[in-house]
Amino acid sequence: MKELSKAYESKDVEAKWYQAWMDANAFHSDASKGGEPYCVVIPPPNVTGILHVGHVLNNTIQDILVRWRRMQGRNVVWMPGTDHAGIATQNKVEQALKEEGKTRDDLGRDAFIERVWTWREEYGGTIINQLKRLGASCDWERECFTMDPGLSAAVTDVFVQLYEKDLIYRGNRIINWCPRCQTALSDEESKGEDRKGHLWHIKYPVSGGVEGEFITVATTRPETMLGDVAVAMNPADERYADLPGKTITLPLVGRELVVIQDDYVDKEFGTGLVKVTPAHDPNDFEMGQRHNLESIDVMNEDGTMGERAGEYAGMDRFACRKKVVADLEELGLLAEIEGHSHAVGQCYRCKTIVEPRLSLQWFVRMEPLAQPAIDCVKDGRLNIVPDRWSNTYLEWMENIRDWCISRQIWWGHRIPVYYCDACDHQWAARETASVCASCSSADIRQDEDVLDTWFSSWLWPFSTFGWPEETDDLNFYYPGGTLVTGFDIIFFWVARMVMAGLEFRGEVPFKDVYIHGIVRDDKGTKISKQLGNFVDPIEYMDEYSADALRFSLMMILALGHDLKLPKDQIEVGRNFGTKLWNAARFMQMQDNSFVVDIENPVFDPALLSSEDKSIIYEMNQSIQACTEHLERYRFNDYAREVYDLVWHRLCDWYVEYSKSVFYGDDDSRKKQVLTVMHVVFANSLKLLHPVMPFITEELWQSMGYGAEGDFIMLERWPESQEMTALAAFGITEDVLAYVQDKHAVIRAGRMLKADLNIQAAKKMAYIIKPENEAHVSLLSEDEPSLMMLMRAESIIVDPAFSPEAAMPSAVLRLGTVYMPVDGVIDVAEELGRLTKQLDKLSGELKKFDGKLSNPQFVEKAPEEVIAQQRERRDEIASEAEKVSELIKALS
RNA sequence: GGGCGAUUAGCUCAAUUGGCAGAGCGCCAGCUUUACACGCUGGAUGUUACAGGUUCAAGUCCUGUAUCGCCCACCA
Repeated sequence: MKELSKAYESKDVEAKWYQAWMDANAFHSDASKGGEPYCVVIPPPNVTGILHVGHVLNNTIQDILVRWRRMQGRNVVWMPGTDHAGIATQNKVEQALKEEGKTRDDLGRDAFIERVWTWREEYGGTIINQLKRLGASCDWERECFTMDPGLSAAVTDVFVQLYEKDLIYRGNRIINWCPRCQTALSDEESKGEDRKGHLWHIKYPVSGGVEGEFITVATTRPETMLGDVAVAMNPADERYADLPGKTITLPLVGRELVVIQDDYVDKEFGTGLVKVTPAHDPNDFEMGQRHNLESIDVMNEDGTMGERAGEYAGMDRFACRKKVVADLEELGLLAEIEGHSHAVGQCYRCKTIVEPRLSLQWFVRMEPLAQPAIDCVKDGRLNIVPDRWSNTYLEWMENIRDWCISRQIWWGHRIPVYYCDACDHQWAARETASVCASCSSADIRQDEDVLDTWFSSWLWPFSTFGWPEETDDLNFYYPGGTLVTGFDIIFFWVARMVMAGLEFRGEVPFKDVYIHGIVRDDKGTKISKQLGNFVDPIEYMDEYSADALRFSLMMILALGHDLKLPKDQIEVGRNFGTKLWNAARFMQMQDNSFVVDIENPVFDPALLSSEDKSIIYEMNQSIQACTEHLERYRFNDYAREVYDLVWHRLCDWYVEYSKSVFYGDDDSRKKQVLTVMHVVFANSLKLLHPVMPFITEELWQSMGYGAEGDFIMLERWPESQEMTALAAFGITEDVLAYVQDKHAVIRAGRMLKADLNIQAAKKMAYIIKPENEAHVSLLSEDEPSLMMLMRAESIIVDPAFSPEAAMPSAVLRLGTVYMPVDGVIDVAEELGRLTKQLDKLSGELKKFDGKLSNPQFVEKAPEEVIAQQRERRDEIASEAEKVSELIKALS
């Protein structure tokens, strides 16, 4: 046994054990060892990222699952890695360049990409090191990066496969365009945010009609009118029956607009007329397709107005909006300005307002991929926890839209499509092409765009194991066990991984998806750097320890809910660590050379006291409960269970009880109690290891529970035993009931002192009148521990004691414990207290009597409920009777 | 507009199948008890958001209302 210092120094200890685990290769997984696989793939953090509390939550959960399953003997792999995060990373590097006064164009494509790689070498390891600080037991030998050659090959392979199946196509569509990042975004990457805006009603002159005739259209984006090509009406709208055939003049531009009739137009909304701008609105684009209209793009890639905007060319889009409105007003063509609140798309990377814009992009046809992904949730092959997220998932799948996968940036997987300028051939290829696949001309060029970052992430569960090669790892570990993630990336990532898994592996990528909430600050606001409420978890780990942070988070992690993390919550974990530490020190102080074989402890039924039996039983119950809670992803219940076992059952009761043995002189009992305590403590450490890996390892080693060089992290998870097995040690329902009773007696004794304002330390005489005859001799035998725990001067166990006769020199608590207090008590005060107690009891009794005399209750309630209620009623009645007799005796 | 979640002690949250409403923090009183004051012992605190309903029995199930939060959506 290694003697423990007085205080626990978490920082050194945590670093020491992490290094020791790494040195021993303890996180490494090996498919060839067989067994039952359990695979978790990390949601790869952005390579640019730094650790925030959300990562801590996410990775603590994964680490708990992984460590627990590993202890259960599963062949566990936790696959780590980072994501190249196309737009985010490119933005970061461009930012750095900007400080040097350069742009990416100054460098050119190749040099820029080179620069990003250099940047990644320098800063890319930050978050990985932070995860290690947290204790994540990933198999770091396998660490992947989405731009690794292997993973890139998987991306290309998937692209080519889908291309050849015609599930990938290139087309002109309205997409979300970020003018700042200057790239297309997928629908998911444009986050709608309600903004207070305006609805401008604009008068368009009708030519060929009466002089001064106008129609009115409404728009939230007046600048797009510069690209109008038509006005649309509902064919059934009689108000405008004579409009078709007439031409309309577009103000400011002078272009003639045709009138089209389309069912899309809602007669009831606005004026019933819609301006049609096919190049800048998805619905208008659809109408444009149906009616063969030209699309006039009036904007540039950077959000300024383009040359087709005529005199407005070069203006910023929002400046142009103001100018257009002002110009219209001057012409008297502004009919009305209405306040209007509507969702405006924002770039999820930089919050810039995105511009719906006609653009030539690559898309994945999603519908064929979605159906199997719907089926697997409906038939239970994929289990989403908590289940309500299934609805969100299915809703999205069932209304799926094609995925825009091309990005106009440089950092990422370049689209493996080639164009031949000689023969116009277009093809996709796995290998970099140098000549045309059709005419062998060397006059070819590769598509300039790169793929959406998520196009590599959706392959993560199998690309990381070497796919498209059929590796042993892949065959053994796929499909994974649990995917742990926040709800914010269900669409981005989870849904798409399921689709890819089913499409390319024919199997779901994981069996369970555990969706956790997000961490908010103490005001309930989502934590983010932009909001300035970012707290650095590393600071928390430095101040309180990684274990404390992990444990505290789990204590408040209700299934699938958001959680708030105030600073004093973390103290709960820190305090718990200290409690553990001191419990260990207590044992060492009794005997610092005592070694127990934890797996095969010597329990002699003849030597075990009822307290010993009770704590063994409670440990056993906790083992079962913890296992069940983890199986059901009830992390807060799991954490609370160990907390209660260690703090309240082991420390508050058993350790306090043990002092009556240790301070005595029965050596065989001392040995037995110390054995029990070590066994309970060691098993508690095991139960706790998944959530508090460091301190449990330190204590496990210091206490000498394992053989030299053995880690608790590789120990076997404890298994609970049936009651019948426990009976071999004399652990029976009767014993457990007795200990409950005994503890009630002790509490009653303490309450007596507190109520009578007697100092807790003052030793008093007690009389115990057991209700249960069988407990008379047991209580007598337990006198030493009762004396200690009640701080008694003397204890008399007397089933025949008559409190009524002894009054007014004795008082009672809970009907069983009496204290002779000759001349000490204030009779009036005691009477008042007893009367109050009686009132409360009679009130309760009335409630129970009412219930029990209700014929419908007696008729319809299940028997065990009635019996239970009746028992409870009788308890209250007998207590009330005793109290009332005492009142009589006192008065 | 559609959907989801929340509303329980001063605060943060539990409560399995409907069956005695709990914990931590905070608060109050006491304690240098030979593991721990990051501790020990005891205590106070509830119209379970509101209004109905179902039931012998509702925090829990149903209907509606309010407030807050989130997600989705092409009403210009």
